Amino acid sequence: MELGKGNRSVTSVDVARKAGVSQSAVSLVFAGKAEGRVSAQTQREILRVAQELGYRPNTVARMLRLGHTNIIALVIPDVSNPFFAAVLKGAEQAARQQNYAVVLVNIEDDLSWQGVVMDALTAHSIGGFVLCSVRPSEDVDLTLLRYRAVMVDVTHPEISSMLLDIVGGTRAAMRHLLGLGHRKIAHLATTVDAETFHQRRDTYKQELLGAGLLVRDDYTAYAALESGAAQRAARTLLQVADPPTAIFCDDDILAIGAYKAAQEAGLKIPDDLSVVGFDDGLIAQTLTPALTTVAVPATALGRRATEILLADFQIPHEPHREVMPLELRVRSSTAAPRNSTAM
Amino acid sequence: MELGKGNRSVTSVDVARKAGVSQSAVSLVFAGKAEGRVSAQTQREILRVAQELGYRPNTVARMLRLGHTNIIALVIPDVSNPFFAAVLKGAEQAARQQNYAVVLVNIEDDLSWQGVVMDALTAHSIGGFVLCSVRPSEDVDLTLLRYRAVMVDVTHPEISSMLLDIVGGTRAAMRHLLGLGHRKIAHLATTVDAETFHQRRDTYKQELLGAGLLVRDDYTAYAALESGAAQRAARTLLQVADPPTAIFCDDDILAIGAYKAAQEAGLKIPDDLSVVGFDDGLIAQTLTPALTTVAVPATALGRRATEILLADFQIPHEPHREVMPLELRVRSSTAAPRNSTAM
DNA sequence: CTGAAAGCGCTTACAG
DNA sequence: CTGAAAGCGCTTACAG
Repeated sequence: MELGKGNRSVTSVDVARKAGVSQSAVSLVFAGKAEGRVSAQTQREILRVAQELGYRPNTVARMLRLGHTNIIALVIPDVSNPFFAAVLKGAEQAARQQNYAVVLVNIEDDLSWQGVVMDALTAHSIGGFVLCSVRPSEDVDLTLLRYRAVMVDVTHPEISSMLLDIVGGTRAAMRHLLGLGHRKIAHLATTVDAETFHQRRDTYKQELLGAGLLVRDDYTAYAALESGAAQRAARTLLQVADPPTAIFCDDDILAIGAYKAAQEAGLKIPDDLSVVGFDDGLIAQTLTPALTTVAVPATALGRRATEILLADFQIPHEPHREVMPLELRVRSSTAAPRNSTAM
Repeated sequence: MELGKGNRSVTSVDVARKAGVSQSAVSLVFAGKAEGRVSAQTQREILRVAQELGYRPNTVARMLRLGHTNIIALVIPDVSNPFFAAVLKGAEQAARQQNYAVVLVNIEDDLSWQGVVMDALTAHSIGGFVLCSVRPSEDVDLTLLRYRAVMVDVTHPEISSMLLDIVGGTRAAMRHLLGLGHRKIAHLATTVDAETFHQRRDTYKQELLGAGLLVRDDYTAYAALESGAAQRAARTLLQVADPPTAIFCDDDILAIGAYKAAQEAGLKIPDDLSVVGFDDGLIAQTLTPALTTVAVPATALGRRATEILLADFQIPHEPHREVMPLELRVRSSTAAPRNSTAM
């Protein structure tokens, strides 16, 4: 069919023939390595003919010859989670700036992402990986990923990582509540088993103890990262005999549940109950009153992780580690407790 | 350095040599075209050796030989918009099922996305495109994209498209409000200039006229897709002399603004004011009371668009058009108007 | 059933 | 400054 012919693309050979030069000259010009190798005159002529013919170097041929691709993969648990979407956005920005493309690998519940990653690596289709919040099984050897991967929010002895200062963020949140005078602070935690949440939990306890308070079992409730479950969990917190005056939530999504449970119980936020979240995505400003929360700069995180990855390509060295600070954004969901008498 | 050597990957030649067969035999086996060409015995041996050596076909070499890649690009205005993130998720699901990867092309304000797309196409790095809510400039010739692209939410004479039944969705929303007895229905519209929003606007007007009502200028306010702007716009709607009893919002994000403006004005939703949104993402269930909204199945949309694209690759034909129906999800933000007297 | 060979479109030593 | 040539690792006619 004529489509096939019409589509047949113009190659460096076509340009060379028409310009009356060698194919190497064309290649040199487009690789930007022509200086001192091809006369200015010839370069101009090559460019002119290329333009006329609509020539564009075939990137696939280039990749084969060079032995590496300009594609990195972002491996994430779920794009439809706004946090990961924001990370992806940052990754794409950084990648594009250096002429790399980002492919998405959405892992969802598939815990054997290592297989997918290794396949992509050994099939030479992917130059590097940003592994976001996915933890490798202990028994998988990831040394092949040295200089080819950056882990986000997870550490690994052999691989560079971009971490969040979860401890600092949690501490800021807890000290804000303690500073307001709260002494009965509950923890609405998630059931998700990840380092980042363990750190929140540990810091929550530490800060309570540091303030001379006890860690009460009935001041902790667990829920999946989903507002319905969070609401049910928050309800149990508000129903204990001596209810908390503040709730620290592992994630803004859980804060939604806290708001709904408070409303059910006839409690006003922040007068009767203070709520602090974690994330600061769209949710935090959607909630009324606006949520006080620990902001996680997801886009910056994705951007920086990608920059580290691309830098690791250049000069292999020791795994790079960087920690991104987190800030507490104080809004309208926190205030001093109404009756500090119950202390 | 030893890394370079250690990394040198095993090729079909290595497998062939070790198995004592020709390179073509190895290639045939891995291309799944060995039946009747290579004896079962030899096939087993090849597979065994390949396994032992850790051989994986080099996809880049394969792409060069075959003349096409297994990569499609999703071109979207902004991944951090949850709607587009959901589309991306669906696209990735469909693509992966057929062994394609999806790269993200985040266009943001860059209106000249056609350049990026054409570059990627002519550079042979991308096999096809899902163009989501991006409208081509009139003067750009996209015939090269025939059979290589599917447009989502936009039509084009030469290119397949996956559309949403915006008219049906808007109609359902308006009839719901009219059915509840509302006669003073405002439109909180977005300033975003896209087909999809024009359709909402036109249908809004049509439904009012169809119900024997007038389209009032002061019942329309425009805002960017951002809750702060929406709040200011909604405020003006609630401050007109004879205020509306219901607001139809172009998007759930605008509904956030409507909720905030209602709260400011001391109006209870749905008793004093009914609000309908459009999208049904996370926001709709975050808002209190839960938002009645037109659900847009974004993930299904991305999945289906990608399926159409991959099918178009197989058998070039007339542009394919498909329309996805939209459903109204009735929740708690709509009720009969309190005083139907003001009619 | 099996193998030798051409060729996809580049990049890059190498020889002039 | 310029060109002929090898080779990246595949796929696929083609000859045996």
